[in-house]
Amino acid sequence: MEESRLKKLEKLREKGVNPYPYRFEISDFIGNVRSRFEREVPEGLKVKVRGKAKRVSRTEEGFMVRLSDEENVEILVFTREEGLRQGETYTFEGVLSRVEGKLSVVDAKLSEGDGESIRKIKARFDSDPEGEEVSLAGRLVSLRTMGKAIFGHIQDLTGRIQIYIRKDIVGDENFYFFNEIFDLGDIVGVKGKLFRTQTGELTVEVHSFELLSKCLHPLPEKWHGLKDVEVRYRQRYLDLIANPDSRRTFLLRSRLISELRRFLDERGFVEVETPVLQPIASGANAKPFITYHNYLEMNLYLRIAPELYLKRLIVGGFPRVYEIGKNFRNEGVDRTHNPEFTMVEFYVAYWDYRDLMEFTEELIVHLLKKVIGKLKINYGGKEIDFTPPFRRVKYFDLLKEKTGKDKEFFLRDLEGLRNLAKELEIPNYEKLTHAKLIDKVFERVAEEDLIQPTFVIDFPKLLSPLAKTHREDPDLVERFELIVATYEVANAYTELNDPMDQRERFLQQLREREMGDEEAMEMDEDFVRALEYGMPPTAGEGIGIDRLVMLLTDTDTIRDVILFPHMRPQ
RNA sequence: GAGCCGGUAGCUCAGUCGGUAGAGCAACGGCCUUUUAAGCCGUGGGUCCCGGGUUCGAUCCCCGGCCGGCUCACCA
Repeated sequence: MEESRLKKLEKLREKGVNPYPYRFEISDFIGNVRSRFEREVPEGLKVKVRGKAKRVSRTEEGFMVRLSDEENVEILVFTREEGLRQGETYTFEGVLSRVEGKLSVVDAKLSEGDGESIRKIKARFDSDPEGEEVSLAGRLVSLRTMGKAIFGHIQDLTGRIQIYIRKDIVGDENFYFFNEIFDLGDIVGVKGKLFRTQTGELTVEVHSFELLSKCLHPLPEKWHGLKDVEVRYRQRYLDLIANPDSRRTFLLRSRLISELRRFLDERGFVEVETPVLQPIASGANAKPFITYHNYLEMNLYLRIAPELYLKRLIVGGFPRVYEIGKNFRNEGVDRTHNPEFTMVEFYVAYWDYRDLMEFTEELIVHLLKKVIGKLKINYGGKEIDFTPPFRRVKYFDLLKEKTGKDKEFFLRDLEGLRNLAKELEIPNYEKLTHAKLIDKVFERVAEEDLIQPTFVIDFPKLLSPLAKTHREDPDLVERFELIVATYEVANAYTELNDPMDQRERFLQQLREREMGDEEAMEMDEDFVRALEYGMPPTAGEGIGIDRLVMLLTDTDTIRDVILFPHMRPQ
């Protein structure tokens, strides 16, 4: 903790001021207030402005110029033009846009001639608050004291707004108190009326203020934010305070999950909760976390998937169910894997996997429209187009295209397959089971260049112990995976509802396990019994939420979309 | 688990071919009533990740450890 801040805390207590008061009445969130006076700028609106560069500063990818015209109205200009000098007069052409709420010209290029009046441009999108009274609270994130006046910004999740404190308005004593006590990072409540400064920024002229919580540590640097990835993950609150991108990502994640719920709810799905602690970890191929129940004196497993429970509910007469929740897999951690991750699984009675493909397209289109408002996204420098229908390609067609070998080869010629794996330099190729070999070869040759949304359909039965045998080919199952940017985003199938077949598949999994596949599934007798009571024809799907959020936020690290990713203790 | 890279002020970073360290922001003191990466003058601030070794001397070189990142392995 910082000594000077602790001293301020002492001073407050001496004055009888509680640095941690109980409540403060806000009239609205900051972003809502701003949006009432700041209209959305249509995308791609070109403007031309001319004025004097009051300041030129370097940004991560170019320069930011504060441009002031003859009427002394300012606008921010973001440009890549080199060699700009303070005090010179320039004309810029660029796209009008809001940066941190402020009207700005982005992608600006030097130009000739007169521009439009900056005041008029601003008047089209920024309206006069007409002295509206507000009561706002937030974290103090900037502070500029100017003798008898103070400017600063307070910030909440929805945005930031400038505050203006004048000695002749709040009185000598209060003004002195503010100067003496407040630090960057404190939570502050202010009451006052809205106006616009000369440069046009919406600002609260403060009539009264209150300390709502003292911050005892200095905040990360205002310009560079918090970069240290370790601190960003360990102290996510600091990341959220300092980095607007991070706030945006997690807000988007929340909105995506809300919209997902809404989409499913509106279509008659019932949201349910099934056990996280399970006596048998099944429903996927993965190593589970093991825990111990003292009272029952038995091991329990953290679920690797909710699948078998959700299908029991289909048997129980719930025709459409879904669950959004964490799965846990006791495996490596890397850019695309976290030991706990979020999935939605949903099941629909009377549908097959073809119905689900269309449904998945609808669902994804819905989410994209609601969350980012468009169907084309940029991911890792590539444009990805989610306009349906998505490409559909059969598993073995894709393999044949890439390797020249057909289904018969992959399913019947184990030795040939092993040689192929060797040629592809697949690690441990000599130890892998037949099923694993197919899977690995597929991943190596096929998944790598699936960038645009693609349904890979009709998987080999060996790889899919819970999927229904394909109606046209007993070697296959009716299953698809949706691959986007090489990530497996969704996995779905027509559910296996024949109890005899299911039992046989579990037995096959046990044989795989004996052959050294630690991730092969366990037998779940009660699940088979449930099927014996009759499960209607059903289709089911799982979608990885984390990876979907990664795609929509153009991040390549799963830890950037999980609020508190797993870290070793310090 | 393996290889490579990193850990320096609260934050972002620089630096020392081995002689115990700097900048900007933040902090502290002063000036400034429309500033906005405010500005101007001045001041303080460090277990250079931890432990050991080599050395007259280690933040720097060597060894070990901790934490993190990337790649690979594992993991649909």
